[in-house]
Amino acid sequence: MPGRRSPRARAALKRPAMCAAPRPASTFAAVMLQLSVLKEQTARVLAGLAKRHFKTAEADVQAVLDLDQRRRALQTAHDQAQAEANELARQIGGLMKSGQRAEADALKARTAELKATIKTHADELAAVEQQQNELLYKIPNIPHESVPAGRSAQDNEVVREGGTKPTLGPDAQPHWELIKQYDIIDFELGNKITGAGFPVYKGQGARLQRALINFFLDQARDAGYYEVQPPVLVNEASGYGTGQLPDKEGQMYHDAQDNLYLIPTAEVPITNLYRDEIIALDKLPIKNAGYTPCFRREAGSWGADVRGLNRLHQFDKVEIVQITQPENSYAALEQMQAHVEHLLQQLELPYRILRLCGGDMGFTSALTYDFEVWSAAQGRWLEVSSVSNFETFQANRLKCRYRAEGGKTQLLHTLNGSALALPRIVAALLENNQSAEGIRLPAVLHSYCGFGLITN
RNA sequence: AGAGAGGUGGCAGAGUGGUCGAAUGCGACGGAUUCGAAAUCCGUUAUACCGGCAACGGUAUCGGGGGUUCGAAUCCCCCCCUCUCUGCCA
Repeated sequence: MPGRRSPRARAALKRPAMCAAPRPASTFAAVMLQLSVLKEQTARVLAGLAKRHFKTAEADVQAVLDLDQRRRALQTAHDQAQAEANELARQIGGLMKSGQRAEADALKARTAELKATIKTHADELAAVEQQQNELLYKIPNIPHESVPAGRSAQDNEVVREGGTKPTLGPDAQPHWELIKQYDIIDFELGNKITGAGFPVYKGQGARLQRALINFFLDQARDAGYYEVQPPVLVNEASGYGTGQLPDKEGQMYHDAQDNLYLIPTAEVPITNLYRDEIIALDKLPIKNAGYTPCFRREAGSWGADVRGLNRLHQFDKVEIVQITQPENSYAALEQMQAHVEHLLQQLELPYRILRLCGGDMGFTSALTYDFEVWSAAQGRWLEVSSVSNFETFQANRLKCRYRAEGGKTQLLHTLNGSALALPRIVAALLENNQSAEGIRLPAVLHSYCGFGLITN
């Protein structure tokens, strides 16, 4: 669920602190490829941005194109001056060797001039590139043609519904009551040792967590995903790589002392595994899965709807990531969608799959499927997974490439999805399966848990 | 955390101011040889940007940033990382 919907939150584009780990110069290179799309498919880009209701699209795109022209002119001038300076240096070297001091000094006058020109050009170039980058960082990914043209969550397209909603008795409880009744998840304790949004899982609750993680990881492995266990703290470069920085700086917990960020999703470390790599064709597609805790500050998003497990600062999630050649990425997306759907079916949860509309999609995504499960006692759908194809949007920043036929390097497509995020799954399992005897767990979990019924 | 050593192309490893994008070896790729293979021999083998239809040319990159110099992989400063020893520790 990276780059989730936050059309407003991204407004303020912050420069990173220049001290510790300045944004690598390589991002400039990455930006060029994005430019090629802007230049060659301007109409498609504008149409896509319109679908997203990106208001300043025309002006921004035009500004980028204008800056690009200036940039290229400057680059050419700069390179030429540099070439001349290099040539002079060679000549001076030759003269010095043969003892022709006076002649050498005469040439030095010209090099001084060139140096000034080069400096001017370099400064201007850096300024233009920065302006260009700031604009490009503001421009979201271009939606896939199948993305519906809506404005808000109401306009998302329901792709499919599955499972059957249970009929609960009159004394049915929401999960925040059930967890107290069975004493399996304790918010008060978490509150004491950390704060709100950091619950403590206890007894059967803790075992259920571990069971779900194992179940999800095993399912991923069976589907051909290679398991990795990445760090949960990442550096600044990784934050830029997957697009959490600079837009969502405030959403991540930040350790200022070491300038590291607690991951909001395993997408960040896992996808960054392939940053700055040229991946051999026979290694593709890359399919990785990993379990990590995830940390989100969720600043400003607390309200009546976020009771209990609906929104936490720390939660567990198994993430699946694929990196594919461009022509295969939408097939991979469908495959991932099917994988997540199969998980929900095995958990016997009523679910629906949404194709997010242009206005509701995350910044970095080209096409996103959201998965929601029915939380019977709350009477609402809860998002438990978000499966997205980012096309080259992340690969561009990551410099994640492969060598195409003919030897040219090309950007790969990156995809990821939750498979699955635990808390809301747990909420639905508790609410939907409550009974007088206790909470009946789906059969597939029994062996993982070591029990099939949560009781007092 | 303290002391020392070091970061060079896919890997190993030279290079301490002047055609060095970088010797050499390995690996990989193409070719020759072979019935085929091994061995051997010849050649190719980084990335990005700019210009060009292309061939090709130019520029930059030797951990990152800044400085000295006509000229820096080589000298100076700052930062990051790795290794060894000592300390601490799950």
